[in-house]
Amino acid sequence: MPPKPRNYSVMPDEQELMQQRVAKLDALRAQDIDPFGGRFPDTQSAASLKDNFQDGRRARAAGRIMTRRDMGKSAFAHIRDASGTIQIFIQKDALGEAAYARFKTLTDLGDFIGVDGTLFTTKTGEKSIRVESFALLAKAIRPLPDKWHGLTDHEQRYRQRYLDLATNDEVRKVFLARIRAVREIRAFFESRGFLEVETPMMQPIPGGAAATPFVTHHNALDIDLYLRIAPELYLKRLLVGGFEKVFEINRNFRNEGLSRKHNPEFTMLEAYWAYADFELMADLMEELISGLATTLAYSGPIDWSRPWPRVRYHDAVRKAAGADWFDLTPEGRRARAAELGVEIVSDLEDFEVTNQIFEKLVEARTINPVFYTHLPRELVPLAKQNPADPSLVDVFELIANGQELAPGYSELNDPIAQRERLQHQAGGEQQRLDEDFLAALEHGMPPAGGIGLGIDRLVMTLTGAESIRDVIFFPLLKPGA
RNA sequence: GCCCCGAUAGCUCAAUCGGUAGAGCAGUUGACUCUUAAUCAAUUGGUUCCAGGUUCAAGUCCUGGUCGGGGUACCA
Repeated sequence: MPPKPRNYSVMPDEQELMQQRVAKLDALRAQDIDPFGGRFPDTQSAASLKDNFQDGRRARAAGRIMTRRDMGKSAFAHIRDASGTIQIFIQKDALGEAAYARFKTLTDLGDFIGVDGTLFTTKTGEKSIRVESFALLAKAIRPLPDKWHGLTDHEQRYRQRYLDLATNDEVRKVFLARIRAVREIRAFFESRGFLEVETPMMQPIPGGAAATPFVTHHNALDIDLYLRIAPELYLKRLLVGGFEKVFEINRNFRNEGLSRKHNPEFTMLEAYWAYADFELMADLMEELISGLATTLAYSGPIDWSRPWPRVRYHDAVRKAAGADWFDLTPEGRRARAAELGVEIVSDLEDFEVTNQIFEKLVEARTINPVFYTHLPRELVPLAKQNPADPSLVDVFELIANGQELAPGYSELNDPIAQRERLQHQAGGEQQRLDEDFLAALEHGMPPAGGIGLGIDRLVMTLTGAESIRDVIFFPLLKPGA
């Protein structure tokens, strides 16, 4: 449900709960206390106070009041900071009449406070802070969601992620896992001599993938620009320029439908390694991702242990659709696909029929990681053809959890072949060729291996998230009414 | 885009065959100096997503819409 109108000053009786809290602001100010606080430095985190607990030690902490249990002349509460929660114990005798009354009547669940006191252990054994003084750091004039159930409504969780994060611990853990994964990926590539680079997000010609781009306009130059659908063609220009190992972790934008697996902006890792090839890149991916599974303490149905099988695309398709699949006529393949329950729309080309088999019967059923290699060249116009069989390209698709995690190529560096392949792909679609990219290749690009890794889907797979919206802080939603 | 499903108090959820919209938490008031989903007593809080329609009567049935979820399509 969309949030209620925010203009509570115009509708004073609309939000009784807010009015009550706003009244407390006035009461605090009447006591010369700023309800929105100021600096409160040199605090210790809740986790470190508990980890380095010592009875009677000084403690200074700040956080949001999450629960409270008020009694006559004392109260317990839990405050939460980024590290976790710690219990505080408030007593009238320790604080004095005025401060105790202030805590009891003018603070609410959701308020940020800072406390000073000493550590002690309660009768039930909980490490806590006996508060001697407290400061109000920020009053919350809206209530937090249910303290026990948190926020469950999907729409509100995505629209007001701050509430989701503030009340749902597992959600915070998923995002911390994401942050850690990205940090580990950076460290992985940097430790191997790769340089992190940034290339244009706004491109005059969107290339490197076949997806509908978002269009924007630059006023001073009076030209349309496209939000990038991939960084590939710019990263390859850097290989031409003499960089040998580069990577970029950044956003791509594709103007497509939304789904459990698609957000219009998503985070992509691409890496290029001069003088390597797709098989070396596959080794690299195995090492990177199995390492991440360990680092993030993956516990789920996927077995990430190495080595990961490398299976030729044609072999996988034969296994799924019959050993004679490639001996059939195109019509025979369509008939076989129908028998296998794979729906084929009429305007598909023959290689696309085969690829439907691959996607529905191979990819969707691959749970543990597998590299499917040597795809038909029509599927991958930016990869090098296989020397022994030019109808194939030297590439892999890394599949796990029933979906594509990462493609890897031996990059096509023959400028004449590249031009032909792009022209053929452009076909009737009047897709513009990126002539500057082709000119760059014509100046010479070293042979290279490249990979792309969708960070969002990787994090989904490693954390068990069922929707891409659960690993993106602010996924795209239609603006509310 | 298409198909199916959903929306009730700040939050989490009920509401029988179409018959007075209710509970827990939060809030408010009171009691309580070791509680931890604190407890006890009392209590406030509703445009049942929106607009129509059927009916003596609609949260409930019908039509249209909004937003969301799932599926599907687009996504080399």
